[in-house]
Amino acid sequence: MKIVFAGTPEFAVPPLQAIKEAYGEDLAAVITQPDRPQGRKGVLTPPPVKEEAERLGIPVLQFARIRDQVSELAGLHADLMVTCAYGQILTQEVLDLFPMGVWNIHASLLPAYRGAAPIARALIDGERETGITIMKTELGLDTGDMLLSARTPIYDSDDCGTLEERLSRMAAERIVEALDLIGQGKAVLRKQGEGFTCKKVERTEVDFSKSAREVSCLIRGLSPAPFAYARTGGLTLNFWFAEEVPCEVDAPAGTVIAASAKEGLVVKCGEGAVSIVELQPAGGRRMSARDFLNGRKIQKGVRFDQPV
RNA sequence: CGCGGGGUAGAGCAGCCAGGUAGCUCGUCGGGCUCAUAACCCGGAGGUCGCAGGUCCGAAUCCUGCCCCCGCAA
Repeated sequence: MKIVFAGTPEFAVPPLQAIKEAYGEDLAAVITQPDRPQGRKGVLTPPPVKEEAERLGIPVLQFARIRDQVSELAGLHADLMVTCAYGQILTQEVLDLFPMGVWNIHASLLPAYRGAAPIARALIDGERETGITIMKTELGLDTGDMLLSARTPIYDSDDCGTLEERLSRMAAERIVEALDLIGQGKAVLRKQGEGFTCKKVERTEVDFSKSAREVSCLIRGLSPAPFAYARTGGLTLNFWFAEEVPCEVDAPAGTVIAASAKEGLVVKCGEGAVSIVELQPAGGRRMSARDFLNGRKIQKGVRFDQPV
């Protein structure tokens, strides 16, 4: 069974490794997005999947538009393709190239959270559980029939980074299982029910008039990028992690109601309050609230701006 | 030449504009108080102020060059 893997970000690396380990030389090629300029200096940077594929000695193909490369793909004579956060939409022509099908790993319990940022969205929405689904790729966005899935609780200690890592490891285990089933002709598919699609996430200014739960979920869902942030005076803070805390103080939402080593950095919300655990001031490094408070950049009583 | 912040004790910061014996909070070490403590009190250690030049009687502070870190935007 000759396999092609298409993926791009860090999330796709463990699945790639797992397939390589289980199928060895059968993994014939890796397709990934072109190198892109990254960071302040615009340095051309290869995607994580490319780096790992090269390390594993697998040929790498980078297409600006995969749909324009049908003949080259046909030349691979592969039986099956696995996609995992590849980043480009496939066409029917591409799908038809693989006799044993194209299979996608999606980081949600389909049919919920189809689309762009399922992990961050589940977190932001305050979901208590999520997972990964392996499904047959068809033209609709993440609508194909499902082969198998795996679920995990979302903990209050999770942020998008930790959750993504966990889901990625689950995906790595399950994709091998899925490929075995497919190879043995034992794949049994289930149709998806009514679901919904989520949009990609953006950097968001925290609206502290929402509940503490909503605020902490937003912060965790957008960490470690693109971040929820807040401003006061000339200060802009990116929040890495926050947790809900009990609150008996009455103050306008957005007010810093505690700023000490003992109590931490606590901000009043519309309902309840959140304790900022880790943050990063603009221009500075990521640090604990305790370190931040030692520098006395903020005092009890100041109030964060309201988003417009 | 996209915009901007910054490199001062183990950590987070002030001091720099108006040069003159380096300060704050935390941590750390020692002692005390306490039934006890992450609480409190007393005391100590710890810094060639990113690097290299320059100006000056004297530079963390002014000038020049270089290195590194970071936020936004792409």
